[in-house]
Amino acid sequence: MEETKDLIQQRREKLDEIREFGVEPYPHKYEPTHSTAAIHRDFADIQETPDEPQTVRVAGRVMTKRDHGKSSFAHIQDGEGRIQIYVRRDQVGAEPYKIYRRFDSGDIVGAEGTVFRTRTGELTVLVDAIQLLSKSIRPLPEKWHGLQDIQIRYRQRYADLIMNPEVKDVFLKRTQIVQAIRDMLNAQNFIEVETPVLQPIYGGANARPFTTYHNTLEQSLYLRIANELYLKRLIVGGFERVYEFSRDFRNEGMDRDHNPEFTMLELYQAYADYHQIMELTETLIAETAKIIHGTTKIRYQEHDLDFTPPWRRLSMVDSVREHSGIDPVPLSADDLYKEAAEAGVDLAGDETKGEIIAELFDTFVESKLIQPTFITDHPIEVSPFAKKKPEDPEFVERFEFFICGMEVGNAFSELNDPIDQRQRFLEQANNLKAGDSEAFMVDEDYLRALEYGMPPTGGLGIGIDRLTMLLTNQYSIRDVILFPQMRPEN
RNA sequence: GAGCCGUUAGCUCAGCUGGUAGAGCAUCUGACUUUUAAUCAGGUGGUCACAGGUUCGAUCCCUGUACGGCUCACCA
Repeated sequence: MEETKDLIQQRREKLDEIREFGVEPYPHKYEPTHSTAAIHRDFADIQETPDEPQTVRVAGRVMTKRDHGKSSFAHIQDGEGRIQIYVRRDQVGAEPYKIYRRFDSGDIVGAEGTVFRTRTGELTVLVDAIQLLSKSIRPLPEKWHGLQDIQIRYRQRYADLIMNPEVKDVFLKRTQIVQAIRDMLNAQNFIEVETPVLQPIYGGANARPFTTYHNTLEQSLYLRIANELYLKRLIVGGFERVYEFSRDFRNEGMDRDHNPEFTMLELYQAYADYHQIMELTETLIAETAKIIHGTTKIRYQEHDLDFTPPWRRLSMVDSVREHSGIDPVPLSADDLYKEAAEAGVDLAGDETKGEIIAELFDTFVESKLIQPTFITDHPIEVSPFAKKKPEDPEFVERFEFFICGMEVGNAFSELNDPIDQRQRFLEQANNLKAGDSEAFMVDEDYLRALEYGMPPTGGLGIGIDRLTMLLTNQYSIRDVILFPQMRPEN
């Protein structure tokens, strides 16, 4: 950057001076014997200066440096924490000390020495030899306030991670969350699979896709908006329990809980219905909360959440009745339209009864669902891959679950009747033709798979980013995605 | 896409009805061999996001643009 030229220039000059001492500022390797955490662990009990000092080698980034003439203290930071080092001229030698004086905060160094405790009780490495492992020529943000500017934190996540340990912790927890879920599913004989990101026909959700083009095939391809239809093909093929952590892409707006690319766990279990999937869902998430927090009761922003199963189950119609005062069941589509419009729901006028119910839910219910809640039995019109309820074909065996007003997951008893599925596809295709940019096309190959026969199957999708937000108390999805989507800087 | 707010030194931030800028940290010089926001003394560092306008004069008022944040819309 132009503005930092002076400081960068100064550091480049130091780089040249270090080279003039015959030292390579970017060597190829170093072999630490201890991480900073290992030193704190292994030497926790030592007093002042031990009788039989043990030599350690530790490597990391210089974060602070306090020069005192002929000696100097510094803290170095590695992947696990920090350790103080104490560099004395009479210990390392006059010339190495001169070189060390050219080190800056931000430099990566390797230090060899013995561990002792300072007068003030801090565990410290008394350095016998210190080596530059990588010269930093761009200054770090200020040591006390760290890096605050949210724009720089997202654009330069590397700087954010160096300066803000709590950010690193969020992303470590994200990995732990994914690993916890993976372990639990594997333990239940689920098989992790990989399915296409580039799809000739997108489907499995209602969303606008990103479109790309394959030159050799001379064909448009879409980045997946979901992997649902591929995983169900695998159920047809005889994999009876499959899952995938799927990076999905939706060409839509961005806000605190939407990023154009996001991670969804989808899983499918043959012979299960949505009731079993509900139990699996609440167990998976409660157990994950326990692994991360040791409890199923956690705080998110201003809410105390309780993930302890069983979660509340409420049909969509009941939830609408409860929160809007409108009971859709006895009403005709026309009457429901009038009531909904009167209540302030924004409607175009051509909605079906089921679509109006879904609108009522969005308007009156969704934001009020704070504690984990299963909303079940959606209208068929908004659920093209779910099985009808045997006792009421206007509704389907489906649930979504909501936490803090956010939809976190979606599941159904999967539609496996190929004739019915074809009909639902045709309705979507008509919607697409009628201008609904989020409807999708008929997937003939998927229908062919269903025609071979798919066992009764329960399926589930969980928004991993949103789940991570909840379990790490982050307000924005950008705070749980390492590199959130941003406009170009210039 | 709309509304509101923000953008000042490398970083964190001040800046009064409009008189062309400050602090702390970082950095540089000097002193200092148990400091830890090291300390002490002295320096360097700015197209006040960008482009126009009003004004004798603009970081400040107005308009536009860029980027960001929040809210809403969109997104089952």
